[in-house]
Parts: sequence; structure tokens; C-alpha cells
Amino acid sequence: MRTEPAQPLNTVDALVQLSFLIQRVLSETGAEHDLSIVQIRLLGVLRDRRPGMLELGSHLGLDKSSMTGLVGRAEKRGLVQRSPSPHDGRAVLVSLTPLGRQLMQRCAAVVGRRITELTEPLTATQRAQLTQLAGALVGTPPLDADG
Amino acid sequence: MRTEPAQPLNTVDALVQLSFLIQRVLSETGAEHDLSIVQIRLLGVLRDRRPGMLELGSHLGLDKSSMTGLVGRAEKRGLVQRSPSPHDGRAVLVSLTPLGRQLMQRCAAVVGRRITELTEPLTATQRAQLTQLAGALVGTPPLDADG
DNA sequence: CGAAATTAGTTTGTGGCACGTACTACTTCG
DNA sequence: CGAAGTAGTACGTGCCACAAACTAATTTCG
Repeated sequence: MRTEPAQPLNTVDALVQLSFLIQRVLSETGAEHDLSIVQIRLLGVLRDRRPGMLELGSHLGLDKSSMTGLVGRAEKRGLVQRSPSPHDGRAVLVSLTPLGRQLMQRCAAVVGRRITELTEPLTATQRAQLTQLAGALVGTPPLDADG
Repeated sequence: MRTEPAQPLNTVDALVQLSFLIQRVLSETGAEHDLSIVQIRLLGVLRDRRPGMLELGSHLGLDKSSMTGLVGRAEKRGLVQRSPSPHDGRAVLVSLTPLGRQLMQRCAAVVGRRITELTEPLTATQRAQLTQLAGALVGTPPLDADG
């Protein structure tokens, strides 16, 4: 195990490595609260939305048939709730419960802290640059993506 | 669906969003070759290594018991092979087959192209900055990480 | 209005992925 | 040699994702 690899990475490798690093933070933080990454994303999407199953699936990039189980498990844990849509008898609106919102906020705080720690070796200027550059990349999404 | 969200993101959100964007590129590219993200990582780790199951698991952050199935499925598809270790009768060495190496290279090429496309709106200076900053973050890993 | 087409969601079946536990076989230590 | 440790596998559980088939409500349109 090389403890000092430190060879300069190209852009692609650096971004791929960085994405795995961030995903690991998410995964580990989630695991501490018994949440998978998709469950974290689920709670995140529901932070300021109240979508139906289909719309929820499109936000997460998942098929509607995947949503049933995902929402079902989260509902069984009391994190989200299904409500009948007032305008469409077929549809269901998914929203956070207070418990789910609390858990989401707790995870977001931990993730925020840990990622901030990762960027601590950077200067304020570098951090601002990184934020701006990353924001530029995600602001040019070939698909829908949304925030 | 807001088509023009464009509100400035903070550092944490930008990095998380970016990581999902990169992961989606990996996931979609992999799917086109019937590879999951962990299988892509598996092939990537084996590019210049010939580890045992345990070491392989530590590179991927997985338990050894997860490796049996992962390697088994890849082996069944002819992408990797198990060989008995000459020095340890308990151990097996996992390595890429020519087919596996070819598939890995093909995926790497597509991923490289797509991520490069993502960074196309950036200037050369910005791209260099981004590479350097991302490299700095992954070069400060609290765990083992490696390349 | 009422039948046909569409749409939202669930169910079912298949398979990958990850873990913990228990097990086998080999190695190493005393 | 026997005991302890190590490498890997087997098994059971559960989450995640999909496709296809299904139900029920809505919309479309003759």
C-alpha cells in the first residue's frame, strides 16, 4: 500500500476519485443512521417537495416500480408518509414526516461538517474557486438533474 | 421543474452534486457494457494489481464475504480469473483476463470522453485549477483510499 | 354520455450487491 | 505436533433496481 502516491492526476481521474471520496462520506454518514445513499437522496429530494411516486422516481433516476419498495421501507420506519392526492385519485403524494425531516437534517449536518473538513487544507480562495468550478459543472447538466 | 435554478451553491452542495453527476456518468457508461459501478471499480483496481480477495476487498472498501460473489460473477463472465497463490495455499490471486482488460479500457475511454465533455465549458486555466483542487482533496484521504 | 386509451401506482419475479455468521483448509506459532 | 490465526467460501438476510403484468382512476373522443 503506497502511503505517498501523490502522482499528479489528470482531470478525469481527479474528478472520479473525488466523486468516490464524497460518496464514501455520504455512505458512511448514512450508515451511521441506518440510511443508504438512495435513502439519503430520497429524504433530500423531499426536503422542499411533495411529489408523487413517478415524479420522485424521475428525481432519483429510478423506475416507478423501484419507488414502491423504497418509499415503503422509508414509510415503515416512519420517515416519510404517503397521502392521497386531492386532485387525482390514482396518485399518492410523498412527504417527510417530522422524524424524517429531523433525520435528514442531522445527516446533512454531519455530511456538511465532514466535507468541510475535507476542504480545510484549502485556502479560502481555493475553496471559493472549487465551489464555483463544481457549480459550473453541475449547472450544465445534459439531463434534468435539478437541485 | 425549474429549468433555470442557477442559484449559487455552497461548497458542500456543489461537491455532493458533482459527485452524483460523475457517478451517473460511471453508472450509465457501465450499464451500456453491463457493468455496475462496483464492477467498474473492480476492473479498475485490477488494472495494475494482482491482489488476493482480502486485499481486493480493502481496496474497494468491502467485506471479504462480499468479494466471493463479486469476483465470482465477474469470473463467470470471463472478465477476471482466480489463480492459486504460489506462496500461500489458502490464497487466490485475482487478475484481469484479456477480455476484462479490454472491457475496462473501453469503459475508461468512454468515461474519459464524457467527463471531458462535461468540463468543456471551462477554460484551460479553470480545468487545470479544478484538477489541482480535486487532486488536493483526494490526496488528503483520512482512510486508505489509494489510487 | 360511455367505451377506449392513458396514467399512477403496486405486485411479482429475477438478479446484483453487501453484510454477518459459520465453516473449511492452509499456515504459523509455540 | 497441537493451537491459534488467516484466506477464502457458503449461507441466510435484506436492500436496491428493473421489466412485465396488473389494478384503478382519469382523460380523450366518437
